[in-house]
Parts: sequence; C-alpha cells; structure tokens
Amino acid sequence: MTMREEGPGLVLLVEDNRGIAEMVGEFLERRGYSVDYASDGVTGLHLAVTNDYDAIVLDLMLPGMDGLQLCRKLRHDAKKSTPVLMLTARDTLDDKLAGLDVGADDYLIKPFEIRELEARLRALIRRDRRQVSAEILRVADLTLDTATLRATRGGKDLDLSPIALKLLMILMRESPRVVSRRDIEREVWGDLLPDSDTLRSHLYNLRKAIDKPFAKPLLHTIHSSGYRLADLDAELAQHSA
Amino acid sequence: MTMREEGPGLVLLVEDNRGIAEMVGEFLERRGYSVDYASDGVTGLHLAVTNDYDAIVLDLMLPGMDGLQLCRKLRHDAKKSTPVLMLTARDTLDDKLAGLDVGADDYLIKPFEIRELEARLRALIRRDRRQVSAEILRVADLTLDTATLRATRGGKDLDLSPIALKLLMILMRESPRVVSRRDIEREVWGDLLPDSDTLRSHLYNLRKAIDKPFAKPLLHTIHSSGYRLADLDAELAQHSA
DNA sequence: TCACGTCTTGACGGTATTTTCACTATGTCC
DNA sequence: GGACATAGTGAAAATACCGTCAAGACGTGA
Repeated sequence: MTMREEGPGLVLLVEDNRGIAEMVGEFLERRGYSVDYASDGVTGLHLAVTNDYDAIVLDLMLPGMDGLQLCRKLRHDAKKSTPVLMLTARDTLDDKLAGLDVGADDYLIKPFEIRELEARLRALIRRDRRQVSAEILRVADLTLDTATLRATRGGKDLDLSPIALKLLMILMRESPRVVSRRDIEREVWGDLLPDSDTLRSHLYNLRKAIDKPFAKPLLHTIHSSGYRLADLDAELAQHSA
Repeated sequence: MTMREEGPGLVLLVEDNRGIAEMVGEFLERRGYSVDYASDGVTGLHLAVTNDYDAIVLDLMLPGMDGLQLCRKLRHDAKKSTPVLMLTARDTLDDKLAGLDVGADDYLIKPFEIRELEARLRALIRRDRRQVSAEILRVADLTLDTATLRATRGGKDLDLSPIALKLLMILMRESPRVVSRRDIEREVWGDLLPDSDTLRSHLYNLRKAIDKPFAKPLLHTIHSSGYRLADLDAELAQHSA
C-alpha cells in the first residue's frame, strides 16, 4: 500500500565503461528502479538538466566532460540539487575533496559492492525527499521559501546575501516576536562571535533590501532589546480580537 | 458529546483521486484528526469558507476549479488565513512559485511519505496556534504582550522606553499587589543600584504614558510602601460580591 | 591571475534613553 | 501647624544604542 507509482526511484547512470554500466543498470532495474543511461558527460548533463531524477550515479572519469565539471554545471548553471553519487577510481584525498567541493552528495570507491551502491542510493533518495518539500514563511507580503531560499516581497524577488537571508529566516520564524541581538548572533555565528558588532551592518543591508523599496516597513528596532519583523497594523487588529 | 476539539486538529482534504484521499484520510483519522473531504474544487472551497479548519490539504489538480484558484479565492475573496498544504505533482519551479504567490503555506511533492505529510500538517497547525497563545498580561484595558513587547491601552499603542516597559511588566505581573520601591529597583538594576533615586523619574514617565492620556488612573502610589497597578472600581465591585 | 560579491571593521553622527538634580507638592507624626 | 520624610515634576547633561557608509579583507569563480 505504497502510494508511489514507480518503485524506489528514477535514476540517471553516467558511466562510459559498458561493462560496469550494464551490471549496475540491470541490478537496479531488477530492484525496481527506472534507469536512464548516458555514456559520456555531455549527454549525461543534458539528461540531468532536462529530467527530474531522484538521484544520479556519476563516474568521475568520462569522455568529453568529466564528472566534476558535469556536477558543477548541474549545480551552478542549471541550479539543480538532484543528489549525486560519485564513483571515483581511487581513494585519494584530492578526489574526495574535489567531489565534495563540486557538490556531490556521496562517493563510492571502485571497485565497489553493488549492494553498497544501492544502499547509498536509497539513503540519498530518502534524504532528498524529506527536503524536497518546504515550509513557506510569510509575514505580510513578504515570503520566504525555505527550500529554494527564494525571498519575495510584493511578488518581486529580493536579492539577499547569504547572511541577510539567514537573518530574514530567523526573524520570520520568530515573527512577530522580538529577537535579541544576542540570540541572532548566536544563531548566525555560533559560539565564535565576531569581536565587533557586524550584525548592525547586516541588519542595515537587510533593511535596505526588504523595507527601503516599499511603503510599509516590516523590520522594527526595539531599542536595547532587539528586532522584530511584523506588520504593525495587522497585529493591532488581531489584538482587539 | 463531540470531543473533536481535543484531537490534533480538524482538517479539510481536497483530493479527487479516491485512492489517495482514502489513504490520507484514514491515516489522519487513525492519528486522531477529524477529516472533512471534498473531491472537487467547488465543494472544497465551499467547505473551506463555511468552516474553521485548522488546516487544509489541497491537491493542485482538481476537476472544476484547481487548487491554485481555490487557494486564491479563499485568501482574497473569503479572506481566510487557514493554513494550506498544497500537493503538487512534480517538482517544477513554476508549481512552487505559483503556490507561493497564491498563498499556500507549504507544499509537498508527489509521491510523498504519508508520515511526512502528517509532520508538516502538525507544524502548520502548531505555528498557526502559536500566534494566538502568546503571553499577554492584562490589567483593566491595559495589555502587554511579553513576546512582542507591545503595550496598549484602550486599543492604542503606548510608546514606552525600555525601563518603563520593564516597570510596567513588573507591576502587571504583581497586580493588584503592592510592590516596594526596593523590590522594583532590585529587579531592574540588580545589585548595582544607581546612586541617586532615578526610579522616581521612570515612574513619572511611566505614569505619563499609561495614565495621563486616559480618564481612569491605574498606577497608584502607596505612601512609604510602594506602588500598585490596579483598577480600583473593578476591585471594589469584586469585594462586595 | 583578475573581477566580483560578501563579510568585517571602524568611524561618524544622530537619536533615544538614562541619570542627575533642583524644585515643588503631598503626606505623616507630634 | 511645623518639621520631617516621601513623592511628583520637569529639564538638562551624560550616556548608550543604533543607522549609515565606506574602505579593506576575504574567498570564489572565471
């Protein structure tokens, strides 16, 4: 009584060695996966971009475009977060780091046990499915999609730096509560707080992005207490209710 | 005796696929939810408008009126803010954005894990309820929201300095008891009391903010004992009863 | 390597807040 | 009523807090 129409998942396999490809592909299909196949980087990338795979099994060494390049383009150009399981020839530190740098989610060293590949694949897919869906935070006409990290106000996209985005997320989660500077700093920088109060600058920039271009300010300063994000008028209406 | 308030919540499920609807509905009911069901957009909207659900699970594709239209009408025409969890067929950017624009609070991509649906549903309901359940202190027509640090009297905002706010909080918490100057000073300044008695000024300012603009004074001085915040008339009425 | 965006840092000025003080008013006890 | 202690009033001085902005450090991708 599962609701999934098609087995454990749809997988893209990018591997130039025909022998390995066949073995992996057939094994996965026997286990109920649907498998697409590419023998070089270019067609692999094309497939990865145009389809929504649950995961990609990607050989590091490929003709045309190697796995690292493919992965980077997938992440940066196409902005896809499809989980990638990288197959590397040897366990060199460089390979590992390169793969992780480029956005791979896991790697497997050849030669590998086919069963281990499936186990890792399954883990990746499950992990990803949990994150695929996301909560949408909303304060007045401000919205933040925690999955895509897109923030909008009044239907228009906001261009925010990573820290500004984090600030916004914190303030929206707590809205309409007051959040102390201390709490914000701890959440953003952890235990190693910066020596000088850089939070001011970031708040300044955040405000410039989310409030300056609009009529009604939403980010309010509570002197010596902290900050709060809220629509004052809407709040008042609720208070009397 | 209908105890439906006690469960985790009252949910409206709008889904035309009978199989999915049954599975979700039965699962939620087993978990203690009360579930109403609609198989098309029009009756779904009707139910959503006429009842107060804790949340709505809404399929995107529906006969008659699709989920987006329904959601928009619910928000714009009926002005209801019932949390909406949207079920979308595929992970396309367009779908996400459409849902976001139209006022959905969260979305899930099919196929989904039923347990995750429940987790997100619970999160939505909890978040919604939290808004109402902040701690609000009240004395007569004076209110102080300890989460947002907003104080009002007679529905109008009060502009208070941080210390004045703290004084007010102390007095409201203790109301209608008398609080000695000593106790107030200790709570506000801790052990390092200021050399000159600055409390007088702050009380003066507090009074100017919360009593001066109104007919009935609430902050009363008990000579050589301290201060108390209370509505004398209301107190009297209670005494004689 | 360069170009670019981001983060940090510090200086400056403005504003809100707190403290202090002088003066007045009120209450209490004899 | 008189003397003393307590409290209200108000404003000026001192301080703390915050917004603004630019310059440089830093890291990353082309």
